[in-house]
Amino acid sequence: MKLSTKFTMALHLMIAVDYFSNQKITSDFLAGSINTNPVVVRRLLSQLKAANLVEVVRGTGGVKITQPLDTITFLDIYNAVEKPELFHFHDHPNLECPVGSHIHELLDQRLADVQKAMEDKLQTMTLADLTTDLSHMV
Amino acid sequence: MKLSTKFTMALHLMIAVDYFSNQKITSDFLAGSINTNPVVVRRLLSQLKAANLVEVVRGTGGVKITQPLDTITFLDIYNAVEKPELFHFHDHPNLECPVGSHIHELLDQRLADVQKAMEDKLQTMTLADLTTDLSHMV
DNA sequence: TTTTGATGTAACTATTGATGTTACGACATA
DNA sequence: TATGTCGTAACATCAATAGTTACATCAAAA
Repeated sequence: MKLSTKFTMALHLMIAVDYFSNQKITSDFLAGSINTNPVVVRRLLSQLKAANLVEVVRGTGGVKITQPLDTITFLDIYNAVEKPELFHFHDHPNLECPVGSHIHELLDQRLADVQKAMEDKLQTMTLADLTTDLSHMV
Repeated sequence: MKLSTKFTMALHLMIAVDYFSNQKITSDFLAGSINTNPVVVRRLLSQLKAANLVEVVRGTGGVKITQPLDTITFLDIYNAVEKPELFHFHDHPNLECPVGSHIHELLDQRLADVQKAMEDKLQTMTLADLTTDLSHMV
């Protein structure tokens, strides 16, 4: 099973908000760039707002990024829109079985370490890296 | 969105196959340890078999691991049962938009690097690590 | 040869989460 | 007050997982 598209959509959103920061940015406008429904955008913005990454102006519309781009990492975006646990344990191992009764003890820390490796890598990448690259492309 | 439980179930399977290797191991027996349906086990074994990690004896039953435990990594198990791509890109970014038209160029390599970091970590862990730990627990 | 017990797999159901959509109240400004 | 926007509920749709039943196939023992 793959992760959801929320992470890449959220990254797309943030880049677009920065790129078009000289104009007023509405959820309709952003939906046009991602090619999705404005409500999907609003839900993502709502999560990014809860993570203190953006401010959304109610009523008149408009989105602003609240922190310097080089301090916003991929991990910040990821955590804002995805579940905290990457791996999904099967629910009811048989505790009567010597393997089933120790399976969590065997795996939990290792799975956490793998997730940590992914998170560490996500943390090395910032939105500033993207906007720098983009400025050389357009 | 979390990954599926197939990965942890597959790890559970492999450990159990090793732990009970002195007896004949059926999908019914393994299903009892994981607490799931035998068909779920057979489907997982089928994928592990396709990855050359186990042999399953048809007709009379029985499962054997085909390689030394210290050469079978978490990554081998992961690749046997999960999709090759971890991240899931949103389908149709607007190519008329300067952000939409460059979003893949901006993200593809970076997402691949993150996945690589996860895979590298998965590759440092082997089934032998688990059986060694388990032998100290029971 | 027949019986037994197992695998392989198709087909179906149920559940979950993501994604898309409509609708509408709340809000800020002109 | 009118307009355009956000926030969010409600619902529809879709895809994948996970579970289940059923049955053909197979290998070995009786």
